[in-house]
Amino acid sequence: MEKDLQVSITVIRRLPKYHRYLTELLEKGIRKISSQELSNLTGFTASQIRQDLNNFGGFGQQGYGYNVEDLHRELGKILGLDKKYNAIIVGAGNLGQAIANYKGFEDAGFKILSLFDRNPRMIGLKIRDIEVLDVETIKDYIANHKVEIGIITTPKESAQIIAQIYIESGIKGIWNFAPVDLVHPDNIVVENVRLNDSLFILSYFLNQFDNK
Amino acid sequence: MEKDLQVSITVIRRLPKYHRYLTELLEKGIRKISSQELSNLTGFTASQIRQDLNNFGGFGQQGYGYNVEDLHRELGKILGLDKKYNAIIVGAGNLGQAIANYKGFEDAGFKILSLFDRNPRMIGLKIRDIEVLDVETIKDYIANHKVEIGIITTPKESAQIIAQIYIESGIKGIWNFAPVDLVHPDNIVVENVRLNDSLFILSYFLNQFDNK
DNA sequence: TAGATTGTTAATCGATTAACAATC
DNA sequence: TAGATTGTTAATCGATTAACAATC
Repeated sequence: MEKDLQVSITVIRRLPKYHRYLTELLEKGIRKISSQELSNLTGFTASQIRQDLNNFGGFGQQGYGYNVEDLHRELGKILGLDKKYNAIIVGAGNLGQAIANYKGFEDAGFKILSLFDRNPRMIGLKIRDIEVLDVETIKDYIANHKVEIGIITTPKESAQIIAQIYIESGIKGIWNFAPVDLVHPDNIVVENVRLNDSLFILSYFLNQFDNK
Repeated sequence: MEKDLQVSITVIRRLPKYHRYLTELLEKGIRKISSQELSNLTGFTASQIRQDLNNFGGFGQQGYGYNVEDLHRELGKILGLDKKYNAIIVGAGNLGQAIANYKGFEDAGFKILSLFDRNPRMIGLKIRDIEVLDVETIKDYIANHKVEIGIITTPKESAQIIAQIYIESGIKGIWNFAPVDLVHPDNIVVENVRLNDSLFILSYFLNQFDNK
């Protein structure tokens, strides 16, 4: 019986930043923080922060502020960071390897079980202790392992094909690095990382400065 | 004498998607497109598309639509893709290598001149034809080459230090992959790629589905 | 010309900010 | 208690959508 009236995506996209700063505060041993102090750190207004947090319940205490540890934990729960998710990667190039190697994801509860590639020279290699398997075996693999997240780091030409395999295999979410919009049913979550777009935005602003 | 009343960042962030679909249309040899057809492709409303484009001028023709080639070129100009920018990367790990290897950036006018790392075992290696140099030599390097963009693919602990070096060396823009908010003067453009945040958002929605 | 579709104004919707009563 | 700061309502601002006159 969640009251959840669908929190807006604008708010959701701010949560990881709150969580990141709370992690830092926690590491520094800071116990409490006010919306104003969090505003100074994040650059969001204090009012906005209070509004955002109140979408999920009253985590603060009037006259005091927010308990860093509590708020950190609650945001972690909201973001599902208290859960463990297994992931696989298709595309064992540098980007796939970079993700497989990145320790930060494991710390947040995301485990990379294996990489897949179609290049025979890649198959059998190990990235950390993660093996590169033949992409042809991927359906079997998913059928025999608990895999919630499918990561796509292939060239754009293969991305939709891989997405299709993921979807048919019953994967729940796709983390897509290929510069294409994947066609997918509504019950599959797709989150895109648009490296091209990001670079183009940088270019836009560089160009703006040049013209001044 | 630009009329530019500062186009909102919300609009700017949609431009790369328009550009991407126009590239595809161009490759397919399609000559004209209406805002409605572009809406079908991008998922933005036709009205929004017309509003967005009219921030930069009237690129369409009443009763006809938009000429694909013209609109593609104009959006490219707005995004600065007609310019050539040189970039260097600090952090020659997998992520740095992935970026150095990615052909798509070069096609868009971004040239990676070299990689920098502090690990002696990396220094001297070549990624494609891009050499890995000692990070200690970076200031000299920038002083002797035309470098507009500094890319940061180091661990988060080193990111601000590298940013500082970039800023002091007169770099114009920073493309930052480290999960920290860089302190920087207003005349430096910083664009962040937040891999952690993106994964957390995916996790949020996975978690939402689980709770239904 | 008639039909189509833009460019643009006005209406609506949603997100941010301001304000302040509640309360710790 | 007095001071501080939240939670929440109301006001403002900005972005999206709707509508339609302009015009190709």
